[in-house]
Amino acid sequence: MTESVTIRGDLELVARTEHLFSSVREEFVCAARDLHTWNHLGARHAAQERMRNSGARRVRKLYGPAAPADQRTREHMYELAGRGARVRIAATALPHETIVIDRRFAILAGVDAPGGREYTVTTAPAVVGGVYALFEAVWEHATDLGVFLSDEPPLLDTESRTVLRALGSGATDETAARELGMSLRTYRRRVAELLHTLGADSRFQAGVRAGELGLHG
Amino acid sequence: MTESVTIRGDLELVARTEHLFSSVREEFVCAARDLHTWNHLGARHAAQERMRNSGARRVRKLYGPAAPADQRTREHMYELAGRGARVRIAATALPHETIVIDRRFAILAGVDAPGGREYTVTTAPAVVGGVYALFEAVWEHATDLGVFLSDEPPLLDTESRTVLRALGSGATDETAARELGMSLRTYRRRVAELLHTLGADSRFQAGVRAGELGLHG
DNA sequence: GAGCCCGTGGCAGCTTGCTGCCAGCGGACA
DNA sequence: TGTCCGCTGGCAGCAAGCTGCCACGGGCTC
Repeated sequence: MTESVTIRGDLELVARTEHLFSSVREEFVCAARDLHTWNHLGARHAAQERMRNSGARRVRKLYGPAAPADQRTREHMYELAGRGARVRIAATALPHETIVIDRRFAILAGVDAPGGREYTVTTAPAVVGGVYALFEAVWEHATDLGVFLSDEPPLLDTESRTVLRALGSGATDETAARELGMSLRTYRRRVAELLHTLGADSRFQAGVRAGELGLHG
Repeated sequence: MTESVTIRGDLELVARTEHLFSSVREEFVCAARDLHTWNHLGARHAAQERMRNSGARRVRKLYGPAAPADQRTREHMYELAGRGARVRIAATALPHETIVIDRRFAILAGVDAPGGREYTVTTAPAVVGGVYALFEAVWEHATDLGVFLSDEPPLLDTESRTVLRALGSGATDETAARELGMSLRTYRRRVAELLHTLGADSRFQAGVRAGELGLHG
């Protein structure tokens, strides 16, 4: 019996995992970077359809900090939430799509590559369990969608809070900019604006102010 | 080429992963429940020995919330920290041991079982990357060992708090150093130490942490 | 006194952060 | 269509921050 399979390309993935999505019984958890992954070919919609038909009782979806900045992704999150899924935003980027179904198998996505993205599907209990436990730990500290979006809106818009999060994560500007999908220049521009709004003269000071205002994203 | 191998029992694990531990080049990250795992047969000591000899530059070890309660584990954590490893305590339990070496391969432990614990060793990039990203996210929100243990009492000495004040005032290093009557070099040294104690990766983050801890000087 | 330890501070080289300037792009408007 | 406007992102140059290295000096033991 093979415990682990590696798949290259989205087409192949859809073909090979179709039955997995419709087999969801109890729980479906998913960590996603953004919407773009496997949005190609309506794969996502097909998956959704199957999810809806299946008896998945608990659906949890975790996004990276960049996700709420994107309009389409935000809409998608609302839609999910409306269907009873629990949606949260993590402070740290999640560049690798990760799905765990019923704690029985896991689907992990690699990075984009010329020959098509690489996916690994596994049923190895140690891997599934380990990934699940880590997911749980991240989930625990992630912010609920509702809280994230409605929290302290007056002062800062969504994007600013996203930047704030990135800053709080301790990433360098370069990393943060990449994670948020903007150029280094723009990211720094955002940071500068933020410092100005907070009336801070240094990043450290901005950190303190942000903390005082309870703005952790 | 096999990307993934499942191993049953600690003896087998030690035999099969020996070469992996000694091959660490850049980074070694590990999420552990407690000390007891593979403590049997001195496996851990052997691994440590190899780690020490290898050129691992960055070692990070993440424990579950239960770990610091145990005397022996605590001692072990100190020892690790003393050797330059970064140790943090997560808020959520991590029942599955997880190791990622150089972002090249991952070792994941399953649950205890009569026939011996089951381990999976994999080099599949998607799995390694996904696990690493999750680890990173958990790490981000975990508490530094030093902070965790010394929490309330005089966390920072007078000088550190003075530095903190200077930082919070928004002054540049040069100004701050002059005001505090110390050289620029020393001031920066103090700042670096401070960041380390706070477990912060950037000044901004340190600001947030400082605020959280109510340390405004 | 000699030798040792430890904290300091200068220096140098590098990384990171900051910002003005300008080109490009897309939407709004006449 | 052309023009204007606002936002973006590349570039370049500078400022600030970071850290390894080493030399100096004070306090310590032997």
